[in-house]
Amino acid sequence: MEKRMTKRQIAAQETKKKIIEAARTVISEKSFETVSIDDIMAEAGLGKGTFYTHFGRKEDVVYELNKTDFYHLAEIVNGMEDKDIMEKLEYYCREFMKSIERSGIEICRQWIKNNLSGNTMCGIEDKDGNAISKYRYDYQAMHSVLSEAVRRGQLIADTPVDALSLLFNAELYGLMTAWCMSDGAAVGSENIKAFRIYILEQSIRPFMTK
Amino acid sequence: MEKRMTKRQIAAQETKKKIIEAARTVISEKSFETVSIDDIMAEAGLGKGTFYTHFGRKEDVVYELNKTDFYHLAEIVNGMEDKDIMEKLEYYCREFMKSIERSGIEICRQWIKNNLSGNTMCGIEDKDGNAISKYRYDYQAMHSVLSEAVRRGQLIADTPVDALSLLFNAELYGLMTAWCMSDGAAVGSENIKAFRIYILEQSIRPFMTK
Amino acid sequence: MEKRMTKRQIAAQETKKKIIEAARTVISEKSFETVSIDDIMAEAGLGKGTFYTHFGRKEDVVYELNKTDFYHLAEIVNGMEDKDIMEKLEYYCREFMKSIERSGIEICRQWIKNNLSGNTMCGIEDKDGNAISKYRYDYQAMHSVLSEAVRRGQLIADTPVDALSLLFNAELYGLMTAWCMSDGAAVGSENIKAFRIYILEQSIRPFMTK
Amino acid sequence: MEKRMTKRQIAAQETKKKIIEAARTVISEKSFETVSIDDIMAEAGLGKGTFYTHFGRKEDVVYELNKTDFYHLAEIVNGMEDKDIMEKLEYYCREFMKSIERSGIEICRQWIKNNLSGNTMCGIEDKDGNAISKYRYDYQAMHSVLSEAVRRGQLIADTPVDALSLLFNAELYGLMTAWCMSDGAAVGSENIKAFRIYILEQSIRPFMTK
DNA sequence: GATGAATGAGCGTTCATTCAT
DNA sequence: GATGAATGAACGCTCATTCAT
Repeated sequence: MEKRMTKRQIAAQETKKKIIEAARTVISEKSFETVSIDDIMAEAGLGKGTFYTHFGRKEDVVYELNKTDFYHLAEIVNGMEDKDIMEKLEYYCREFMKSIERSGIEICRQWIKNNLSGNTMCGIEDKDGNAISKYRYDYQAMHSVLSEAVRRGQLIADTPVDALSLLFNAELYGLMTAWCMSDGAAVGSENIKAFRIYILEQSIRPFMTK
Repeated sequence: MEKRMTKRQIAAQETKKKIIEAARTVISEKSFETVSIDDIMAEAGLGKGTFYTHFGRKEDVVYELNKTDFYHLAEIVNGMEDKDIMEKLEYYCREFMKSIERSGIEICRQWIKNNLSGNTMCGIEDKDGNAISKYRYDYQAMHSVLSEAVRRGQLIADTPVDALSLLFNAELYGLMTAWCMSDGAAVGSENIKAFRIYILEQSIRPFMTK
Repeated sequence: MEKRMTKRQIAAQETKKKIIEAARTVISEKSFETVSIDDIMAEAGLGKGTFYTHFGRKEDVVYELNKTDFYHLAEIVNGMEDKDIMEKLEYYCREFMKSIERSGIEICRQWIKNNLSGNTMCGIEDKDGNAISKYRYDYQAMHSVLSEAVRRGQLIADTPVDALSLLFNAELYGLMTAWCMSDGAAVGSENIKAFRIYILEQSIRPFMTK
Repeated sequence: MEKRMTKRQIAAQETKKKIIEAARTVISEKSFETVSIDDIMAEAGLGKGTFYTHFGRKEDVVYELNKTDFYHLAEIVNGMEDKDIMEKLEYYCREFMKSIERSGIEICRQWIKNNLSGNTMCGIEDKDGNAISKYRYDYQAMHSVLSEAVRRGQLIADTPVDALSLLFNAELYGLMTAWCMSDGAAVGSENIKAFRIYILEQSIRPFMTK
């Protein structure tokens, strides 16, 4: 259907994309509330009025904002046939922290600020087609890793998957927050090693089948 | 030093308190960005201009907001002669979460936002008289609880106090963040029980002297 | 001259008419100031830009707006060979009010608002080919009824036609305005009877030839 | 009560007046819709924001605009002990038109537009304390003049006061409307003379006691 | 110290108008 | 001739901040 687009429609779609990317940039640097349409459109190099050619209200751009690809870490981890649960969990946690650190401490701060309110949707839908928040997404990702391990017999059936998912995910969020609050001193990915040794291994061992 | 205050100064202090409490109320109901000085002062029953007698800028009231609620949890915990380390830790964590929840989810969000930058000082000084951030303060508080346990022989000398302090504190920060991001669904204080059973006990046991 | 139009020109003329009718519709519902080009062209089912193919500026459409057929009440009345002047006047006034009431109170309000400014032309030209306002048109209509009566000898030559035309027409305008302002309570057409008995007859009698 | 105003309150009241007068000026020159807050406040020599210190919305200034000019004409007329009914009526009508013309044609247009809907109250209450529309007020004023004349024996008891009040008042409204629609050509107050001679005298004479 | 009127920069939004297609 | 995306000036309105009282 995109094939039948006229040149003008393609150009318009391009313009819309430009606005979305500009919005992503400036909202990362500041925040939705403190960013103005002027800021977005100046970044996009377009006239202020053009925003309203593509969006009805300021808020509407946010919905589009996160419609981009998430790093499907959970899928990757669950696809690791030959690894045991400890390795999987450590890999997941390490990559989670790395991907955060890659984006830089300032973007991370913005990300936390923007997601602190639960009604900020991440652009991904759950199995029932409902929009979910990034927190919910991350919780479900961790949950799927543990559930998968139960399903594969790596963890016993009685493993408190809900509680552990929440706790492990919270630890990641906490390390991320600590990283920001310590101005980078408490490097998240470096603490993953300690997390594995002192927490992950101790907490998981009671539920391992072998 | 407060003894030598004139009546006028006392009245002014009273006014300032009134403003802080009004700010807490309205910011709890809305959010810092969407609340106006008008809103705060109307709630306080005071004139708009009075705000600027006590605060330089709108943001400054937030600083005071958090200052009020400080709780010398570590001191209380360290003063518990008859408790073992597990009880102390659980008590510390539970009270930490409770005090956060008491202030309300919106204040908590504000608090996180304001402290995400490491140069936000919490108004408390360390032993050397230097201003420290809340994150630093909380880390040191957790650290002092564990150190004290080592000193008293409740934990072995080789206990990785630094790493555990960071990890445990991060868990608390993560639960706090999860609380905000889930719009209150992931109640922090309720998860403290799971934290104790699945994480604290498993992580601490290897270092307990008996 | 319209005979030599190409198909394209005919289609364009059709488009222009469509715009004018759409403008009439939406301006009746709202008002010129509050109606946008978007509103007009959406009603017309045409693209926004097309407006400027046919009109230089927004205001230009108003000129065309009323270039449609008026109810030539005056001509009808003047064609009544067998009626006396009182009957003619009452007929004119009654039909005038009826035609207004037929369009509904809201349209009437819009009509007044739109014509309150004297530069709103009604689309009709006077004998010298000048565009005239609806007020001017109505005044001239009333004037022609009275003049005709003078010409036919129904009224004396010294009848103050100008003054009476203005006064009688003003009464009609006043009843119309009163109808709107009283939310329909002061029904115009019902008051025409009183107008005839208490005003028309008394005012005209001194000038009747018999 | 105005005596107990502080200097600041007086200054504020002065500012409000300045805004109202500036609004009157610029609205007279343009029209309410085409005049901006900027225009008004530039004319007033005040900051734009100050408008909102005194008025909630742009429209609110119009309410004050009309409020200022009210004229208890009926009371004055009814207090004229020594005048006959014709003189009273003419005086009433003439002053009515004059007071309208004093405010300017654009204000008059605004006034008509604003009162075209019957639920616009004029800020005056009737004898029972109910808010009434300007149309109702004017009708009652005319009614009281005629009733008073009946009461004093200047008019016979059978005088159709209701009908005449409505008709005379409508004539005034019609002259007012004609004034606006003719861009000031049909000067209301000048037509009052004709109104007296050709309409008032003829209509009233049958009901005069002598 | 308390006040609230005054302020102007800035907001989100509208819309007449232009112009490449 | 018809189109609709792009534009920017202008709008009504908000609000943190100032300051004379």
